[in-house]
Amino acid sequence: MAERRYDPQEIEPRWQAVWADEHTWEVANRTAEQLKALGRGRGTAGAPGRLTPDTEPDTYVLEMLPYPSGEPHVGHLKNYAVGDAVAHFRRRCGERVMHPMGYDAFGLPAENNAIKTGVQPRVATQASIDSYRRQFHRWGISIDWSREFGTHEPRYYRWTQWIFLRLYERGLAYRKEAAVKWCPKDQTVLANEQVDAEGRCERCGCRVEIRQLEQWFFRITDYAERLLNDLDNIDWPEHVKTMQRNWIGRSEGAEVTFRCEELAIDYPVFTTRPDTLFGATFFVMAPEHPDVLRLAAGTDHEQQVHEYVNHAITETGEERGDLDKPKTGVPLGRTVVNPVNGERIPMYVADYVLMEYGTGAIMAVPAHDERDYAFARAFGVPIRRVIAGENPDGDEQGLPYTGDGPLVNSNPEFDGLDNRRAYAEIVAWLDRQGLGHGSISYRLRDWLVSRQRYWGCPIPIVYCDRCGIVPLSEDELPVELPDIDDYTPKGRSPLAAAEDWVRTTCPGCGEPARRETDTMDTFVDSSWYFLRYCDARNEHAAWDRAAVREWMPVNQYIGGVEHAILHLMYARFFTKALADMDLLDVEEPFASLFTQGMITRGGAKMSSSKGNAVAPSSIVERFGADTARCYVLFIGPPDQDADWSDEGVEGVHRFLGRLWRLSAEVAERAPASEDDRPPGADEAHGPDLALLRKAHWAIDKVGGDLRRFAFNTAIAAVMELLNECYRVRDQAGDATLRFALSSAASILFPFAPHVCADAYQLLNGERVWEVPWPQAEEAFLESDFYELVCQVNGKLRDRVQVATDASLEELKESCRVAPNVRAHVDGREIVKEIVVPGKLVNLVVR
RNA sequence: GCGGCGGUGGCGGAACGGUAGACGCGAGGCCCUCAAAAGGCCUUGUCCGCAAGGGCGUGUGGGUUCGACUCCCACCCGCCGCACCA
Repeated sequence: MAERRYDPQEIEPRWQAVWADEHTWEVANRTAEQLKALGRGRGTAGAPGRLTPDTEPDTYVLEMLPYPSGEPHVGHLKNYAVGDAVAHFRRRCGERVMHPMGYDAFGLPAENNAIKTGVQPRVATQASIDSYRRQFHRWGISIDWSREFGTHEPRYYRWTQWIFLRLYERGLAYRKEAAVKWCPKDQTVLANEQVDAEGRCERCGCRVEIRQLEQWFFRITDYAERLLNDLDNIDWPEHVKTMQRNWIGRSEGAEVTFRCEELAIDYPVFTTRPDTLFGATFFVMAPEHPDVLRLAAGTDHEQQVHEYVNHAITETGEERGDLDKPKTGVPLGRTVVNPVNGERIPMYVADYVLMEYGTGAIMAVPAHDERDYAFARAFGVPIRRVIAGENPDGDEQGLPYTGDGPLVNSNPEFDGLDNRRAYAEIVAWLDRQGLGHGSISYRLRDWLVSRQRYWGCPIPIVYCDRCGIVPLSEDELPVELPDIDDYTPKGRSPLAAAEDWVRTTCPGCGEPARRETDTMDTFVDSSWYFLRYCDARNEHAAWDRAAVREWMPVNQYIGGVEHAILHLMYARFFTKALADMDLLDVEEPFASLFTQGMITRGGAKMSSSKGNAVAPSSIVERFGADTARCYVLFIGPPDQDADWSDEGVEGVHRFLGRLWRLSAEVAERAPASEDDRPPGADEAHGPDLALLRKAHWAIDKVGGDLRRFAFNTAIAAVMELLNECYRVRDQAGDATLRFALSSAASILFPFAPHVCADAYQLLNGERVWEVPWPQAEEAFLESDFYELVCQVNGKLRDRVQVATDASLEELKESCRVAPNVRAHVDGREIVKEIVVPGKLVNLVVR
């Protein structure tokens, strides 16, 4: 027999050509008639069965679209290997799967690269996209290429602009001057989410400054409550939901008004502890509060306040956020009146109060808040206990006290009440007096979307001296991004230099006007791309509603956990806002989410600067795409981080080679024929029975593992099956071997499509992707005998063969007489016998 | 500080409260070969023992249970997110 060699470099391109030529993975949207005939907008997942295109449920499997930069890395390989396994499995379970691909093509790296090298962002981006597309083909990912687009193409971004205008109409896009975070190196404004805890730009790592600028915002805060509540209705990992909940940061409390009588100004404050209102002994404002300087004007502290504010504002978040730093602040020389008791309490400015949370001013209750306590001790402000703790005697004992207890020193009406009870009563009382009301505060800020950058989606707005801010009309879209020569940021968008482009006429009055020169945050582009895939070639609308209804929500979304907050929150916000405009029928974009872990090497994140990166292309060239894909899934649970090992890759390659070689050998020596079926469960015996059992066990196991994303154990199960094939290759019948190998190829196909398609074709002459997912036969999953585990006092002492249908008594007896059990019972009294049929018997002896 | 996740052989990792260590890597041995590569077969938690078998073993300490990697309580360590959020 001729020696056969597993040659992925021959096998893989051959099958890729078939899939490309036949457009195998493309799915069309259903026609109105088809949808009507089906009596639904979309299907629900059905039981696996024959593939019948007319009644298959529609399924949307999506991986996060890549940002095309250079070449795809191992993280992409893992992301798309996971998604493709899901897509293939669901197809063969009888679903009609849309599995599209696109590119998140606008963004700072391409622009920074342009500044450095002079290569136009458009050119560099296109080169990267071509490289990504080539690799995705080479990996054999089953993509519907008919729906491909890049977010930088006018045919896409005209609809991004269209959505901007819809948001503007609804008051969800607005312009305001705000203290914004500004990156001095990238020369651009950043969203809160793009600044890390140390106050550094997430892109270039340099210190962020504060600037006052007019900027565009999206009113995501209007959706805070729904973004929070609807997390309960989606199948997402708990840690991602937790991150979103933390980011939204909902706090329940009350807004209470303190009045500064000297200047006759009311200051509302937000507090989560209205029950401690009677313990408020001072009042603090954030250094950024617009009234601080005005309040201090004319007092003895004016100079001091000026200096303090100037210093505080230039401090970075890192310096200011340091918890160990002693509290600082300056008196304002003014007082406010505590509305519950009429007391005048002093005002301070201090940097531990943040302008961006609540109202930028707080009532301070040192007895029951650690920060207020620290400040009061540092500044000698009185501390008044208003909730009795465990040791109610000593006033100064156990302060600050943040626990529960009865109110004291408050007001006869409330003293003695449990503080939780008092909370509600005080809020009700404030409400009646018109001094406050129950209130909810969120940490979430509105989304700042303006960027003083070139390589982004232009904002479809013009400024007219007469009409002010004028939105363009739909038929003026797209506002195309002009070509320019100089991308260097100069504190304004590089677009401002394209004078011919900037100068336009006002759509309202026809007078000369100027275009908005900022572009949109690239997160805007990726907040709706999943909708566009549903109807990617529509030239008349962003999408046809029926098409979106057919596919949305995405059944399975897959991507990196690094997008847990930003992208995944923005996409949810867009979906809700568009649903509110009656443009969509879903309120959540991603019904189910899977977040894959990172692949590291030597324990560290792969990066070219560390020199530990593995290029997927080098693995594909050496071992083939099937090996590369299988390996990243075999390495460990896909939601956890995993460390790359070159030896591990070779192991997987050996496994695929073994599968292919034995398949080729069996196919050659025993060509498939109609009447050559493997024996049934009642006729099989010996090695045939063992192998058939193993095959059906693997079929059952891999299906279950795929459903729960346990790809590593699924691949291990096929390895076990293949090991059994080799073990009995000379004893088992050809039909049995062919069945076992076909089954292996069939269930491994979602992970290693090329080699499995090839092996399956050799063995059966059929295309495995056109064959339904196999079903395990119950009769082979059961057996007449099994190995009973015999324990004495919970310790394994022996194993004996028993009949599957043995009675409990028979099982106990089998255990009692097992030689090594007898040795351990050894005359002692058996006080209890635990029987777990199918598993074990445990004898408890004394 | 708050929240989440994790801690199992030399390594990556398996294990509905029921045989701990599947599968793979690495290591050792054998076969094939003139030889090597490739491939095939076997062994491999640890200690004692020629063996049969036994002791010990899932971060630590308790608990529940006939039986705990798994459940409960209290800790230790590591990673991730948020963090002076009133």
